[in-house]
Amino acid sequence: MALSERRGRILAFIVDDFIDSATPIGSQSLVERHALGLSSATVRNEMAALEDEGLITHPHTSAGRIPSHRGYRYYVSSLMPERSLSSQEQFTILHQFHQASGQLEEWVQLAASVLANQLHNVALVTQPRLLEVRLKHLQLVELLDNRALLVVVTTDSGAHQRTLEFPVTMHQEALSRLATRLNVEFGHKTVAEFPSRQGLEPLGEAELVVVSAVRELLLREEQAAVEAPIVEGVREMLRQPEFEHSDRMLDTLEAVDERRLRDAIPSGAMGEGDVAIVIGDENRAGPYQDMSFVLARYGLPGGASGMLGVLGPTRMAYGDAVANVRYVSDVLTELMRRLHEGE
Amino acid sequence: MALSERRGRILAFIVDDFIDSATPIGSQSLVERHALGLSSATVRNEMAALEDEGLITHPHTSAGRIPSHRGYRYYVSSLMPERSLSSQEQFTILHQFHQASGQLEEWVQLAASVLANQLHNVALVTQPRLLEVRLKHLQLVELLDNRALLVVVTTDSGAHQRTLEFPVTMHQEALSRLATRLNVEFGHKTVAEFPSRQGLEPLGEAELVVVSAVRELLLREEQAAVEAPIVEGVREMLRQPEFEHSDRMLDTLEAVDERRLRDAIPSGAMGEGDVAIVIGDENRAGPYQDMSFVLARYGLPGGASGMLGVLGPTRMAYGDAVANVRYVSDVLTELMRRLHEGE
DNA sequence: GGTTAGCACTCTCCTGCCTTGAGTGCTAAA
DNA sequence: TTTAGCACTCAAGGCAGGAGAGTGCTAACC
Repeated sequence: MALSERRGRILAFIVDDFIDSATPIGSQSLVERHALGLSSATVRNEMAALEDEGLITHPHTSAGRIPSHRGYRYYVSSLMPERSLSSQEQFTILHQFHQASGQLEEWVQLAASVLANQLHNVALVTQPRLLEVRLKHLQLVELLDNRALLVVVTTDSGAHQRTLEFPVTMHQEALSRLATRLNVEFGHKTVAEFPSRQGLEPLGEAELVVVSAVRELLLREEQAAVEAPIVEGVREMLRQPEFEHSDRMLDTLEAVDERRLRDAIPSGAMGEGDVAIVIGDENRAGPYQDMSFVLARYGLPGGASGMLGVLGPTRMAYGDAVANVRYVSDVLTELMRRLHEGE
Repeated sequence: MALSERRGRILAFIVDDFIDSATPIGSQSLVERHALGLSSATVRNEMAALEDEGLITHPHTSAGRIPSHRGYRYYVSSLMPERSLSSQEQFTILHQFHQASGQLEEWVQLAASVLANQLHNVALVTQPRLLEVRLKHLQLVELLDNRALLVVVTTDSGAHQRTLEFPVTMHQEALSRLATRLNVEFGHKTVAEFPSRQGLEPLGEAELVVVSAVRELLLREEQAAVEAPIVEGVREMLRQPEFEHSDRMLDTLEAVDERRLRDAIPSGAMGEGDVAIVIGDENRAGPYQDMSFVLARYGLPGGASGMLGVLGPTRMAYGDAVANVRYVSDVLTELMRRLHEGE
């Protein structure tokens, strides 16, 4: 289904106007605001046709038109002007990253704040992850009696800790020796390469305690590939008129809970390289039926990578969203590349 | 100012009824609901007196009475029946802790969930902290070129990490030797005991990089004594009628932001051992003028300790709140004691 | 003198009614 | 094919009236 040029232009105006006014758009106001060279009656005819195609609807008989989900989809796919950030905008964003320290976690957090501020919607960013996590180093520190702190450093440069309990008391010296031994044996292995249960049998009890804890930590780390995202800007979004009613607000608040989002982010939709847009009922999960995601991957091909984007009502400035998400994703990727290649 | 027994009883009924109905209480409905042995007219007289004392107010001439902040304060200090949890309630809570793993962080998170669920208000819990943090162990792991990962283990059993950059490339062997040396020299010291700038001069450049990073991490850890609390149950609270209007809801959402709460929690009010209650305008900070805190410390005397409690509208079931906060705090303290003494 | 019945009064909330204004769909003429 | 004109629809806002809950005051009661 392709629209005539004129009909498309009218749809685009409706979408644009609705995005910034949040009120249904009438034929009259449309011709007043844009020099269309047409009368309102003609526009009305075109609107009726657009409605037949299922691209716009009425809230009620005597109201203006609002885009349907399919209307947004058509707009986004065929009508929306390509927009990239002005150099002024780019500079403002870059500046913030240069102000920050060189820690990766901070950049990621910052990316979320930047997106939320720019787009007045909820920003979502996951920490970068490797698909395959290797043990880099483990260490044991004596605590009290028969307990010790296990610190595991993984190839995605994260340190993870856990308290262990041994059957007998182990002093620091014994712990260090044990750690050294295990580092030699298991260093640089992925979980998949860990020996199976039988392979572990020759080990002593203390070793077993440590190895199974390490295994668990690595496993959790790998599975956390789709980690609960950082969520920023909820209040920004809720200020928008679609959330004016307090029950809608409460439902939405539930929908933007980190733990719920982790499973709901439509990562399947994300093709390589470009920005994915998921609109309204294209979302499978219920609470997001009236919201849209604009998402991109960032990070190094083959290396650590994560996801970032925005979530907002279907009435979202898609053009701005795409431009900002793309730019911030590029910035993050570039920063990681430099970090990886050592400047 | 002390009230006559009868007047006090009437105030208590008003507070109780208002807490569970959230609507102004009239003289009529009061005598109907409680066998007072008085007519509504008499109650009206007493109400007028209570209003003169500033303990209750009118929203408007022809409405029932609601407690003022001072009224709540009087109720809490002089009228509220002492209540502790039934063994059924205690069991339900204990059970959840026994289900959880033995990790301290998890207990703390669990305490927040339990409080939020029990009280339908926002639960606040800070991680336990030592006032004095000592370096337990440090470790250096090679990353790329001249960068390494520093892992610092502190006496509050936390591992902290940070990426370092050295002026020259250091391989794992050199890093390990450096770590061993610094462990000997700085192990078991607090930040305060670190040598001053002059004392560090004899050290090489690489040492300096590490030591100053360690110093910073320890310092941050100590200052984080009043850490941003875990916040749970925001949605539970917002369901209550006082937040029905969306702008009140938005303001409140801002008020329960972790970063804002960190500075706003009235830790001064917390005496040793018991539960502190801060009501309405007793809060200094603006956004909490219509809310109350019920807070307690938990943890070991002289050892690590934290804070936990609830935040809700001034119309809060104070009796339940106090009982639950006290109980959960005792449970956490006991768990930590066992952890510390090794079961 | 405290307690109570009675009564006038107040104020919110709900309901129904009307008006206004923005917008539509259809028809017939340009 | 476009446009002017017109009848029609519907949400939203304003207004009046009644119901209901509650108050404060006064005068009688025990």
